[in-house]
Amino acid sequence: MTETALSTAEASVGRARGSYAKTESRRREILAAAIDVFSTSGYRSGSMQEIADKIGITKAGLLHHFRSKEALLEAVLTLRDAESWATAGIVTDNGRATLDGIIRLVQHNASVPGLVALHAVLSSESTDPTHPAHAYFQQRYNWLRDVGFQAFSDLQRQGKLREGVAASSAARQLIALLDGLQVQWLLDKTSVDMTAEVKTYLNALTTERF
Amino acid sequence: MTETALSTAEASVGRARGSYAKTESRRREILAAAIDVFSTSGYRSGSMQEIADKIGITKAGLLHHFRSKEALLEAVLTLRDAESWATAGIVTDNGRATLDGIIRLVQHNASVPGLVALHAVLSSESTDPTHPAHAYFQQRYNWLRDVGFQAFSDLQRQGKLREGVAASSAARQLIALLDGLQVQWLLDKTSVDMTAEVKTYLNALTTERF
DNA sequence: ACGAAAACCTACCACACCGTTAGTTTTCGT
DNA sequence: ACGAAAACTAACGGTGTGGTAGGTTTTCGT
Repeated sequence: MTETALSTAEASVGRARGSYAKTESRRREILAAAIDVFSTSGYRSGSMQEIADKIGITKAGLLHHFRSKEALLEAVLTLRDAESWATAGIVTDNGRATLDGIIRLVQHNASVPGLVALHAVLSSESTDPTHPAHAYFQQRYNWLRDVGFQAFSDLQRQGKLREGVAASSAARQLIALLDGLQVQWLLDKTSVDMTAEVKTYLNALTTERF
Repeated sequence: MTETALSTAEASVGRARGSYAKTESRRREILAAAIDVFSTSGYRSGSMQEIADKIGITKAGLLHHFRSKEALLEAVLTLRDAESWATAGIVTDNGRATLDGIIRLVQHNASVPGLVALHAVLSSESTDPTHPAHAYFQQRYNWLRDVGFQAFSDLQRQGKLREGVAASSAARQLIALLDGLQVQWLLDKTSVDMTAEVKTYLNALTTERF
């Protein structure tokens, strides 16, 4: 039996057990190519072949690093999440800081249309319950609404929310606004200044100045 | 493979010259199935075979009614447009009426998740410049922004827009809000009341009561 | 009731898809 | 410098794709 009978939790997300020096950089290369392809063609229409071609390896070579297309998608989503939270710097106990972080994220997004397209395409594609990322995006939006709610609640506690504005509603609307602006922006970069629009919105329903 | 722009529809959307009694109903049947498939799988991943199966005919039989997948997409988009404007009842010379029409449309949309999904999936999919519906959606959003702008401008002329609110900005934001709410709603129908959210937004930046 | 056109169907084409198998080359700890 | 594992490649299997070719059935004006 070639089994090592080692059922440790090491199986987490396709990470190989032992690897060489260039392994990490290759994986990053693959992820970058995958983001490129998934963001223009979506997950379902994007092909492993195209991703492999983009970095000059074989489809089989690609599948050596990621066991399946689905595993690759998972890695892409995880990576993007980590990067987003890093540039946003979410702080749950300070509403103003959280909203500033979101503005910073929007501003940053304007320089990486590929990542924006990735989110726009995947989030709507995952609307289908059979999509591999369906549960992921459900969770994500739940979490996002909660973060927004806490941020606006914090402002409300300080009397900085205008009258008649509910924190939960503001959270849902802000997230919707972000997503919707992205589509218009992706279709025509000159049609919308995402950052300006978000600031205008926040200025309209708080007494703060963003 | 090579995805070109939608043809400029010379022969009024693939309509056959002579036809029998059941032809029209068959075409409607096909369009309904196509909407069903495109809205859950998108245009690129949705297949002619699945559409044909759904109404119990052959792929070749389907292609007899619509010369290509692209022609079918064009017909679907045209149909959906017509229906939307019908239920919204856009009137360009009355801002309040236009916004009421939009609210009516949002309310109606909540009863046809398939059509909502169709728009959400296709609009973000068409973000890719090589997508057959790319130009269509670019035009559509331009037109939409203009309709919104005129509506808010009309209100502004009557002093019904709150101070500091620009008509053009309000238009962009309202459209973004509509699109964004749809994604959240499609992922979890209980997470968002689209109509209520739109009304809240409109109440916040006008002195009208929606 | 005839016949032309519409409405289908079966069979096929050339290609693309994801993933596997079995082998070869490269890395690198020992 | 040996050898085991990682990092690949070439080839292929099985399925699905949009679209075509050519035949058969159904419709329906005349």
